[in-house]
Amino acid sequence: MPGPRVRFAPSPTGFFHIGSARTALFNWLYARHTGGTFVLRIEDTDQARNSDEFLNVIYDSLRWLGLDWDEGPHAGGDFGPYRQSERAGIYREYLERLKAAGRTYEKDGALFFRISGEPQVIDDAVRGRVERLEEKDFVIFRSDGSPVFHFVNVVDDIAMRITHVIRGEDHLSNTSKHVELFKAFGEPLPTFAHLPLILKQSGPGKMSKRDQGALVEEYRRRAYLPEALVNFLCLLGWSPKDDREKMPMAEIIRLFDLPGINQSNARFDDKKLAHMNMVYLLEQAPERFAALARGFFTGLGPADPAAADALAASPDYFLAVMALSQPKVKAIEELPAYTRYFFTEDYPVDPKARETIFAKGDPRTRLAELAAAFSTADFSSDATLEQVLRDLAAAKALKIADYIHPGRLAVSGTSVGPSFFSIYRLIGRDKALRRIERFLGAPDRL
RNA sequence: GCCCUCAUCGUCUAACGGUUAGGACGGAGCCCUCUCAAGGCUCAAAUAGGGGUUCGAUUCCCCUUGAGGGCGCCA
Repeated sequence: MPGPRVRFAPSPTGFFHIGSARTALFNWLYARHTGGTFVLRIEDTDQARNSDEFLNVIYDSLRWLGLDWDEGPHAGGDFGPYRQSERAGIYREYLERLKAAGRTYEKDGALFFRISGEPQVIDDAVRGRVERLEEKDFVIFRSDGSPVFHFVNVVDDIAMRITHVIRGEDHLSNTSKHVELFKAFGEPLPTFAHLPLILKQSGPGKMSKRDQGALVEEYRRRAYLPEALVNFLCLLGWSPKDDREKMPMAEIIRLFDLPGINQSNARFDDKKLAHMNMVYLLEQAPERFAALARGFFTGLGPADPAAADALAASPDYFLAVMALSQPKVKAIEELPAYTRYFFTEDYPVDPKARETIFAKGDPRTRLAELAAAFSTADFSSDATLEQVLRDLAAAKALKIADYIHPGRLAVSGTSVGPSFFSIYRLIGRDKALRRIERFLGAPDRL
């Protein structure tokens, strides 16, 4: 495949970090924009800190985000193997080239690279000309014989014909080491593009894996939409240069380019992410919304009667409840609490809501009237229920709101929720009347 | 400490050297309305400071300050 070759080179030493995801994303975007090749390479030279579990987290997270790789583990390619732990022979070959050039020496059992002493200059695609003098020789093979990051990173970029190195700014200062190595090998420099860092939400420093919201896994667990997370991540360090924020991926791919990347670090903002996610959630087909929600109910475990009943409910009923809630909630994770009363009689009554209702006058007479009117009403549609209530309110010279507010409290225990009529329709006549009766019998206890 | 990078509302960002410095999140208020969301309207909110260059600087240059990163036999 012609065109640029970029790579994402994670180290499986922890969970998948949001900053890593953004680096992977920008590499992927550049490959897709240019018709180039996106290579996944696993940098697992530090045996002590690696595990297959972490490896699978990387694969799963990339797939979940939709960042498919053209070459790498599972995908194959002409420049494998793609795990550095399997490339020892290649590193030995390249080491010989350095030895032959007289650029190495041994000290304390480790192999050192002899620097040139000259300042190294790169023409960074986002930062422009950057010059830095590497001042000390550095280790390229440990005393146990294993190669070090700087060495394998450069060797693999050469061997895999990487044309553009797109990575975080935390590598900018290391680049002088890398340029030294490229030159020592007699190889041309790739184009470097150093991305601004993602800073932690509050407090000093860049986002680290211990920070709240730093792991991609967390958003998957919380049933965020991957396309929302990806869209949000695109906007951390890049923009279309106009007012658009929510954009289809195809459009982002079309517009994305290296010169459009910002130079300054970006602070992570979970509120804005949550908003982006909500905007995406709102436009999902009810079936997909319900499917996401269903997984979240499962996650609650069987100990919760509401969750158990939700799972036991007919698919149609569950879908209907979720469809009603979709325009109302900001996140999937709110759903179990938000819809609890649809699935169990064991739901809490908000004391503040009850207080507000009673402060406006004892609602018991109205509730009794509502129950009487609804005892013969047609529960098959919102409209028929609404007509019955309007007739009742007109007959009593009251507003429908005078019935709706206590009526909602009686069957749901809360003052917030979907349309009153939809709630009654879905709960059904029998349960609704029973709940009103129960409320009338013990309004203080409930 | 040395080196590298960066600097527009609280946050993410837009603005050929000439704009009432725009949008979004968040905040406040109003409207809509059966509540809550969503939506609509409105408000508060920024060019870090100081020097230059220029008729004119958010924009170009320098200094200061601030922020971030790197200086591992981690990646």
